[in-house]
Amino acid sequence: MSVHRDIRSPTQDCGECPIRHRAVCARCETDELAQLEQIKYYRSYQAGQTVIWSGDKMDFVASVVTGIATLTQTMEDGRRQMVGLLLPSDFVGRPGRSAAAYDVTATTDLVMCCFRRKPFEEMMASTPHIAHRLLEMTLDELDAAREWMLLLGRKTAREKISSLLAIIARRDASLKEPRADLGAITFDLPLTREEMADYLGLTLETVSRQMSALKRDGIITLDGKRHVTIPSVDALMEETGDDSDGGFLV
Amino acid sequence: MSVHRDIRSPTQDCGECPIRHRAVCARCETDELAQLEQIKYYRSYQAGQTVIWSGDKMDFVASVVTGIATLTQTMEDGRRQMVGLLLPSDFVGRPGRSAAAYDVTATTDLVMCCFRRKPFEEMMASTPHIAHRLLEMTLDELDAAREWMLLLGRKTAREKISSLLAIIARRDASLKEPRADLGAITFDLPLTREEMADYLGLTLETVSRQMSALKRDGIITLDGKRHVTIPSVDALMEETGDDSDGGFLV
DNA sequence: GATCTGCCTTGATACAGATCAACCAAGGAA
DNA sequence: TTCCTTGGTTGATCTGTATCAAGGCAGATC
Repeated sequence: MSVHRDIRSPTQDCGECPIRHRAVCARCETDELAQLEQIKYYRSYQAGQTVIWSGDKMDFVASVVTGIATLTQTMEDGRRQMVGLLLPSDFVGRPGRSAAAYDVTATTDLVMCCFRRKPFEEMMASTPHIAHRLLEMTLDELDAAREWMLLLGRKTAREKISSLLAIIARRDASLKEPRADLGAITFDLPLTREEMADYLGLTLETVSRQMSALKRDGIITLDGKRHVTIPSVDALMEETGDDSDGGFLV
Repeated sequence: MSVHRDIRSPTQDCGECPIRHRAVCARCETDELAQLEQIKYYRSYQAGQTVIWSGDKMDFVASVVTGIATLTQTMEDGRRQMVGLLLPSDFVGRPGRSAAAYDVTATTDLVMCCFRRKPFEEMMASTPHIAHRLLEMTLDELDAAREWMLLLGRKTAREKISSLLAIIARRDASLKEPRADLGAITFDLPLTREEMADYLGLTLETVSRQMSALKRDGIITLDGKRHVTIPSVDALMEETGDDSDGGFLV
């Protein structure tokens, strides 16, 4: 139990768990919640499978254990906007609300754990550090959403693509050992061109064109369609339009 | 104290306080927090005055008592995107974080109350219903941010303007007595054309043109530049691109 | 091996909204 | 009164991205 105590400490690794992500080790947290006997069941989804349909009851709380899910809003005429990425340790659900406004879909193979609703609410009251952590996570997501609003409202297509690549690269890099040498970074895109387009408020053609342009300009290298190498992180960051001093590894 | 107990009940009026907004009466909440001796001081700002500069320390928690503040992100070359509206009872601040990524500016004359940081955190732990309410508010803001992401990414200029007018009208209507007859609604725009543009990811010229177009088409009536009348809420909702069955008064 | 299907690329063209620029109206100061 | 400022409107033109359309490639299926 002791390794789980410091659940809020940033990028902490318990030393036993292979998953390490963002502010907390997801498995540790899940384990702790399981020990508190709050987890009702685990459930697996295949890539592409729908977790929640828009309009479904949302009377539950669940958390991503492994894999990636996306959160999408759709307009009547079919225009779609992705509004969130759910990564390991992220929560979905809104007990007390009757309906969801968006679809949740598995992008990769996905494992989620579902909580017992009533005990969860009691736990919220009785276990302050969990309640506090939920608030912190929600505030983080709000900050991320606000950064996306800037991207969606004011950035050019090239800046949007660069920003997305930078974000994925950063997340990917944070999973590996932090290295002094950030010369080159390589990763696989977890999204199709269409999903990227939905994320960025573009069409898939524009995404494809801008990826080609970045390749032509030497900002990225493509091996196949999904495998991306960034020879110079600095050069990529130049393209994002963001303040340059932001620092790549947070 | 008893009137403040049910602090989470939706759109509850304490019967003594002239301000009624969203899920809770802001003054009541502020009063309760004051009784808990958590409020450090109140402070007034004039319209246009900056509350927090981007990059300032954010080591505090504050809440809007009266007036409206905006939350804005700015890029190096001056492109600006509004990412939030702070209304009475909304909170800002993120104790534990060193710097803010955005400007907070008073749009109208503004009164805020600042909390004692340390006791606030203790209160978070010791007063579950306040912690829970903070989480609910943050989740509401996240939902609102996600709706804006759809607007910014996928809506046309006309749909953006209509959506903004609908949102302001809805908020304004919720401040008055709920009425069966929603035939016509009248209100004053709290934003300049430029602020509207920053909110919607447009230029002020496009905002002006689309306002003129909506006027020409009889969707709205303008008296001066700011005073708006909506003869038919249904007709306006048709223009927003949103699902029509959403219901105007939530 | 042939065909199919999902995902991606590239080209030609259209158009919504940005940009540049002139002007207007109201309010305040001199 | 006149000048000046602030916020808003409208017109002409430009341009970035959408749209429409035609392939291409790799893995799956027969």
